[in-house]
Amino acid sequence: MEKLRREFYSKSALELARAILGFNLVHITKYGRLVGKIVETEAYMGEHDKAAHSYNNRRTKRTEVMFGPPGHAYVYLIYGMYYCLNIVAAETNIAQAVLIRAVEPVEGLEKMAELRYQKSLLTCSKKEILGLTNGPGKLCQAMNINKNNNGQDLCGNRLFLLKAEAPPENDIVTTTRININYAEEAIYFPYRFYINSSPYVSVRNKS
DNA sequence: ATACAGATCGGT
DNA sequence: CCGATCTGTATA
Repeated sequence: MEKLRREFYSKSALELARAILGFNLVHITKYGRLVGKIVETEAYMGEHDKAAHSYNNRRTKRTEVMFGPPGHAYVYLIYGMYYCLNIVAAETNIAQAVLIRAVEPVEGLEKMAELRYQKSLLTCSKKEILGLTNGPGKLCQAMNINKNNNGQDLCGNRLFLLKAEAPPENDIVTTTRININYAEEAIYFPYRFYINSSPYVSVRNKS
């Protein structure tokens, strides 16, 4: 499947979050080619979204990349320990992004196990294998994504998305976002999407 | 210069 | 539920 062009990223974060479910995230690293299938995303809509770092068009050194052209990586450190990967959406001066919350490991599992647990995949339990990439901080650790990737152009050849077949409509769950309890009315916005049949979804809705 | 909260994770 | 751990951001 082909690499996404910048034009594909030039849509609202809400549309983009939904559109990239099932696509492959590829990172070419010194450890080799690491690939994960995107199974969970959240849209952050910028100016009018209290959950977004770019709420009210707050423009700082950190949020700057979101004000730039779409198809770039916004990577930030959270809780002093973990990185989160976002895909910049929309257009220049519209600060929207899509948080990648979970992927299914596709290629480079051995390297991912080393990066996550400093041990061989062969010695990993089933639970540990599921824990490889089922969260935004975990997938960044497994795929060696960190502050060095901040601002990286996804139309380059190191970090990019590959198109794939979209999951069936009835396998996609639309729900509210995780851990944004400070965001007042935005808490209830249905901006989170996941592939229900994937075992790598980070947090599942009740029944 | 200082204070403080956070788009997480793992262990209890 | 709690603590780890530290940067970004706001306030002064």
